[in-house]
Amino acid sequence: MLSKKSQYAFKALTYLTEKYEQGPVLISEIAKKKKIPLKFLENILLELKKADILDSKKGKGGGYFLKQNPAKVKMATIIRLINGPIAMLPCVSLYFYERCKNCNEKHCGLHDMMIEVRDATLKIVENRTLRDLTI
Amino acid sequence: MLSKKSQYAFKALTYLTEKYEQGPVLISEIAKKKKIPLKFLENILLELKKADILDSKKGKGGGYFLKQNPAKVKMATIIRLINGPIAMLPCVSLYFYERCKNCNEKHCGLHDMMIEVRDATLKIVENRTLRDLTI
DNA sequence: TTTAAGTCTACTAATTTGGTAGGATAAAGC
DNA sequence: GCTTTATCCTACCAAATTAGTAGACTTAAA
Repeated sequence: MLSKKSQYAFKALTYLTEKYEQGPVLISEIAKKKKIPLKFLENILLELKKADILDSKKGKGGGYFLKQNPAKVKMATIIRLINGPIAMLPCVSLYFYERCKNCNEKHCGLHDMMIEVRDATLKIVENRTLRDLTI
Repeated sequence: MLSKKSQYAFKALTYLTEKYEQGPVLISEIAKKKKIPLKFLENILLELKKADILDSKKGKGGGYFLKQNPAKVKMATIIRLINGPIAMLPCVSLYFYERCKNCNEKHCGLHDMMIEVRDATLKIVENRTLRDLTI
């Protein structure tokens, strides 16, 4: 399951996608419109900024805005950033790989199945973008 | 990600699938062979028994064994039982559905996408069984 | 009746998640 | 250059979940 943080992130990003190229948007505006705890949202947006998804402007007239065209930002990128691995097992994760501990088998059926699941999921989330959230 | 508990469950079930129709298997044997903490495994097996996946026999010569043919036990069933929802959002879950809180939108792009992901995953885990783990 | 097993309830420790506090920093506008 | 408005940053806290343990109880076989 996606964490609440991830759900908040997607709500905020959806809002910012709708306002793309309309200048900075206040955190407080996003928090209010999307019903997200303000200080929690601060953290989330900052994290998205550090990952180059968002950019911001301080002081009067400031706020957050998308750094890139929302049609270029893959869903997979956001999920990995805020939620973590997409795969169901560390040993089949592309970005968070960890080798199987204690798995002395030469061949593992679960592994194979989870690769299938991973690829089926990636086929979707690697080919959808923030823009798709607003259509 | 699947919890460690789920991974232990699958390891144990794989072992019991290999020993299907060969009589009861000791918890301690499974724990040792699959390197699972004994007392933790006890809880897991008991849970699987209560869900009618396993059956057991007490006393000397006792142990656990599959109640049904492993080719009849869907992966999806085990995942839901031990790990929880397969969907990425409560509002798109078939077995753990909860309606979207604070989602005042008439239409939600994230929702649609997560239904796609869910269905892609289900297509796999509803059509694979414990037997597939040993092939 | 002893021994070998699973059953059950309850607890504890560690980790993750969700959220908050409050000061530091930077930019705009007078 | 002060004041205001906003983000930035570090640290903290509470609740929930996950992982694992303890120990007494029950049942069945020999």
